[in-house]
Amino acid sequence: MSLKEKLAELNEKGCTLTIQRHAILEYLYENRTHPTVEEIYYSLKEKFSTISKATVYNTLELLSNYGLIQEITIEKGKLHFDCEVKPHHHFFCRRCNRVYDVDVVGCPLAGKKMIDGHKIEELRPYIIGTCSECLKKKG
Amino acid sequence: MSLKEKLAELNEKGCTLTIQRHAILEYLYENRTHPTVEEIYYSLKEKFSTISKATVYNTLELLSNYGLIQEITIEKGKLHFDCEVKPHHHFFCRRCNRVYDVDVVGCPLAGKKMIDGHKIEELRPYIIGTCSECLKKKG
DNA sequence: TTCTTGACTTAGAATTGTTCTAATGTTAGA
DNA sequence: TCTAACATTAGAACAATTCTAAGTCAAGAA
Repeated sequence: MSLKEKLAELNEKGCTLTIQRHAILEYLYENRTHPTVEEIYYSLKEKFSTISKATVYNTLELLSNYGLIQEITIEKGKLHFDCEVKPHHHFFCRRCNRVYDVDVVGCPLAGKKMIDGHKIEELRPYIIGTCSECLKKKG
Repeated sequence: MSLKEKLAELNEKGCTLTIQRHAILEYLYENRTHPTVEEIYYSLKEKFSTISKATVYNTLELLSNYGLIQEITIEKGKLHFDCEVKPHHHFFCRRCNRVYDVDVVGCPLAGKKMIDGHKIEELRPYIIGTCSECLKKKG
C-alpha cells in the first residue's frame, strides 16, 4: 500500500490530514529503517522546528490504530515503527541495535484468527541475534 | 529443565548462588504468569524486605545471559520474564495486559541458525489480541 | 582469628522513554 | 464570520530502567 493510498484512506475515514501527520507518515516511507520515536522526532524537527513529541506520539498511535503503520516492541523499553504492515518478521541485532526486515515463508499462524480461544489481532514475529554486518566485525 | 537443575548449572559455572538469586529464580518457577519486574520486586520484598530493584534487574539479566530464563518484550515499555526457555509463542492481551503461553507447531524457523546472513540467537514469536477471558466480557 | 580481596547488594539518584496537561492554534461546518 | 470540535505545543509528570557510591558478605591468606 503506497503513501498516497494511505493518505487517501485517512481522508476517506474522516481523519484530519494535518501537515504534521502527513510529514510523519511520509518520513516512515522515506526511512525504511524502522526508526524510533526519537529518530522521527529529531528528524522532523529540522523541517518543522516547533513539532512536539506529543504530536509524534499521538500521530504514531493514530496511524497504528488505523492499521496503516506497525508498532515494533523488539527493543526493550523503546518503540520502533514500520510503514510496512504486510506480515513479515523483524530481526534485531543485539550489537548495533538495528532492526531488519526478514521474510519467512510458511508461518503456521498466517491467516489464523484464533488460537487457544484467544482472538489474534496482530502478529509480531521477532528474531534476536547478531546481524550480518556485525558478524563481519571481529569478536 | 527444573529449578534444581538450573541452580546446579549456575553453581557449576561458578556463579555465586546468593539468597536473592535463588529467590528470584524460584519465584519465576512458582509464578508462571510471566511477571513484570515490578511484580517480582514487590512480591520478594514481602519476604526480603531489603531487596533492591537493582538486584532484581541485575539477577534477571544474569539469569537471562546464562540462558536460564527468557526476557519478554511483548508489552511496550515493560519487561516480563519467563523461566520456561523452550521455544514457544507468547500471546499478549491488549485489554487485561496478561501474557499467555501458546503452543504453535510447525514454525519454519525452528532449529534455524542463520537467516539472511544474520545469526539467530533467540526467537520471540509474539501474538497480540484479546484473550479468551476478555472475549467473554461484553464489548 | 583477623585481614584482604573481590563479588554482591543496597538505597536512592539519574537517566530515558512515554504520557499527561493546560494553553493555544487550526479547521470545517453552520 | 462564528463556533465548536479537534490538533498541536511546551513542558511537567510519570514510569521503567540504569547508574553510583557506600556498605555487606564470603572465602582464602596470613
